[in-house]
Amino acid sequence: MPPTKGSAGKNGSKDNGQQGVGTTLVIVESPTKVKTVAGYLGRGYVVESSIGHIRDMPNKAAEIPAKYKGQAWARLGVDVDGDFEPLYVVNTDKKSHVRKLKELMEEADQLLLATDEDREGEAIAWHLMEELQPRIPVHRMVFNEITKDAIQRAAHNTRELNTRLVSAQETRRILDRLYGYEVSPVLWKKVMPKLSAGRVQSVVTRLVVERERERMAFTSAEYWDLKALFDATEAGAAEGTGAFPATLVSVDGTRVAVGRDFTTQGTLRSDRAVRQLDEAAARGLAERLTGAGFSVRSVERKPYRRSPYAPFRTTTLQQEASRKLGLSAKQTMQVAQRLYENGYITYMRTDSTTLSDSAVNAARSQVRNLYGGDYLPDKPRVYAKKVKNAQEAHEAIRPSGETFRTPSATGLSGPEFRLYELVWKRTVASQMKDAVGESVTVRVEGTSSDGEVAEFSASGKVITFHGFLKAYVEGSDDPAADLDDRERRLPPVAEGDPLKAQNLEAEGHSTRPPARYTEASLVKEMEEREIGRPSTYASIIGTILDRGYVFKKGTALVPSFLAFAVVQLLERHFGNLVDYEFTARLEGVLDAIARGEAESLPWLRRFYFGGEDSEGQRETGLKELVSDQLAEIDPKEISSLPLPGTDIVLRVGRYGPYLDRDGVRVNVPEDLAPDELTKEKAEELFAQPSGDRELGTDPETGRMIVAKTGRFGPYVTEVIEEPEEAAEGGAKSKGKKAKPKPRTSSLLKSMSLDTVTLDDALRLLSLPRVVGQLDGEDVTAQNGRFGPYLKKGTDSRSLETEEQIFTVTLKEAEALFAQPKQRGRRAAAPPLRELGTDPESGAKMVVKDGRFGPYVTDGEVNASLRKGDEVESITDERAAELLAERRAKAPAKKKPAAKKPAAKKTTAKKASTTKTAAKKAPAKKTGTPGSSTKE
DNA sequence: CAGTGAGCGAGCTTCCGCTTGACTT
Repeated sequence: MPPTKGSAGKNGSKDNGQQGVGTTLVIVESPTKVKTVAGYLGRGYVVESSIGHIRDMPNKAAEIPAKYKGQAWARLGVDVDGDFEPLYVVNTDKKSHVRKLKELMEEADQLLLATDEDREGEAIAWHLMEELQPRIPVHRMVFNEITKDAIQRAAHNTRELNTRLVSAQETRRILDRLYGYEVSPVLWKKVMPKLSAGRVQSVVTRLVVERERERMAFTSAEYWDLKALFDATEAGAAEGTGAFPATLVSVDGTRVAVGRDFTTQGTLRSDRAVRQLDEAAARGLAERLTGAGFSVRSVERKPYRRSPYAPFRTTTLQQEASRKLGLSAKQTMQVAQRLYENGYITYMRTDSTTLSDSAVNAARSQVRNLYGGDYLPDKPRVYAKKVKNAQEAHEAIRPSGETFRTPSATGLSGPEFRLYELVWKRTVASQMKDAVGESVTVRVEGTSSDGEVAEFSASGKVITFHGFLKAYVEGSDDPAADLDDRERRLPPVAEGDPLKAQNLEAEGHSTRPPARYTEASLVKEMEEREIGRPSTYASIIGTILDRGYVFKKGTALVPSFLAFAVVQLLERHFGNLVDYEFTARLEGVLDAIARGEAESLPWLRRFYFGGEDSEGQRETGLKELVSDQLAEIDPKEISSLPLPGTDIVLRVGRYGPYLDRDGVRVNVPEDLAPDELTKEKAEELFAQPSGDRELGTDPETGRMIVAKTGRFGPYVTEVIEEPEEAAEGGAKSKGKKAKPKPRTSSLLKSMSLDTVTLDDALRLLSLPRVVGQLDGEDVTAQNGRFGPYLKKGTDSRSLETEEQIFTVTLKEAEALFAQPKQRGRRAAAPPLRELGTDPESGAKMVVKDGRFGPYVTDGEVNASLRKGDEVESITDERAAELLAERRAKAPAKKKPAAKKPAAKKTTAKKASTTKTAAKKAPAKKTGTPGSSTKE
């Protein structure tokens, strides 16, 4: 416990005296810290939080300030041609909060930025400076522990902002934006709209896909062994240890093959001198050993010792909550958040396993009280930091306070109770003694009726002192390993003791492919590979689930075929970006920037525009990859996954995955795991009835008429049999007679797939109907993309109703063609609202309703209303603004003279950009020498 | 993934990391 001096009130006034100022505004990152910190600082301090970041690049077009809208880089939010200057806007949900901070600052004489001491925290502090523009003294306040002493010390030992750390954060942010906002559109164009790519999510998706690929490439091997149950010895029976099981390990001195002796291809590893038993061999041996005498050949004892696990950090908490409580990463974080907010546990987004001194004391006193002094190590246990790039801005996750509440004393219930209990147990256990005991391996030998010497092995474990296991046993992803901490007693036997086999059985096993990731194991993998941060592990998994890259099957994460296509595209065309080392290398660069040993700009330039890497190799920049090289990405090839050993190709279409064999296509169920798509499964899918509804045969042609669902909705078509006799009658019909195209027709709106009749279908298939002749040309009636219409040569007229296709007379048709084409269109709807005149064009503005919703027009330019704009309430100013934006966006294609002021604005802007660019280039002295064009 | 015949206001999707409410169900 830190020493405290004086009362809080006194301290407050003393501080004021020392500082010589009135009020100090302290801004921390999290609102939950405000009260505590304020309490420790006392009077003279006002404490408020930033609630995380307050500014960022614009998320979407609506957030881009109008004055940047016309810029080519506005979409990115980074001026890539202007030294990667980012454009920052206050997040929409933070506007009112920033206003509040500004007001508080007006009242203050000093500002202390007390955000977390890590890369992001330093950046938040810098953004606060930029946004608040303080004219009062500003200092950076940092603390790692929320205790009175630490807080008060921090308030008096401030430092200045570390701009290098800020630069490292900004580099990270810009890279992520460029990656995400440049590569995602490639996926929209080549695979499907609304998909996404990013430094973290794409690599994580690739991990899941690669695991599935391993499973698909895996071939299982079968192997057998024997399981024997040996009778209890007399001594064992007296002690209460019954019969014990043992497994066959060798025959005539040659080890029997087990799972790890096999390759992923199901063959024995060449370097193993083992014998693989098949079923017949195992059963035969079991028979020949029945009734044989056995004896103990050796007893080997080894000391056993196990140390407790480190206190929880975000990933380990998520893993254990998943294994033991069945909570998803997201659920765990939600429950933990509630526990944190209500003061039960410390902060839950951390990569540190460190406990504060007071927490260690609390844990130790609880060990003493609950388990006794025997369980308490002499010295507190210290856990080394496990994560390489841990930023250590927080403590480990533990019960809060200077004395821990036992779970039953909290009054919690449900998942809150169970998660708190988990945290509490783990924290207390981390300060307990090792578990110690003894492990025993007994070898038993017997000779078969054929003289084969079979050796069995049994192992047991006796724990003589439970230590931390009294409080906590970690869960496991592998159920077999779960037993590791459990005891298994063997009867007391000695070398040479005779034993009798009660039972002998042959057991078959097969090797299994690597397991799929679960949320817990994926989070673990992400942490080990340094991909993502504690605050994002759960949301990244949420993203790949949302995008349809991954779906859940029980707790397993299964990649979709879509994920295979996307990963395939990224691997082939953006290989560097999905390299597992990419993020780790980035971290190295960012650290160097933070230490002042590297610069951000050259690095970003090479990433985006390309350049030479450290070995002088030309590296293609991201910009070129997503523009000039875009045409090299063949969407068909990217979405194709050949099924090995067949001529079947799986393709990822806009409507989901399907199989294609020489143009014959069949849907693949969305929830079919890729590793289940075997050759057999594919054949089964092809053989499945297509779900078409047979309506009957056409009396004229004898062909079956079917109703199906297609790309454009329900339709009917005729089935044309393969010309089977083509081969026999080859001489007559030339063999290769082309199969005639089947007639098709969409159902009318009044029909449905379930109720359509053969008559309906025949009527539809008889289209187009020849209505008669006009001007020497056939007039036909039919249904089309835009509804029913009449056609005469190249001229056409729309019909009012679908029924008219069958009823319209030549006379009516003649009348329609006599009228101009526009007649068929609806008369222009009256404006929804009339507005004032547009200051630029001088024309009257009106709001109209269009295909894409309401829009404003001055007769020349049209602009859709945006989210937040209402037809009823939109003002003339807003309407004019929308029109101006629209003009700025699409450079006039037919009316250059029509927009004088706009033109002036654009040229002025352009001139200024070029000027700064020209000014900067020579000053940098980098681009000038022609060194980059080295061959 | 079936196949045809106009001319029309498109605009938006997307990244990673910090943090909580304010919403709805």
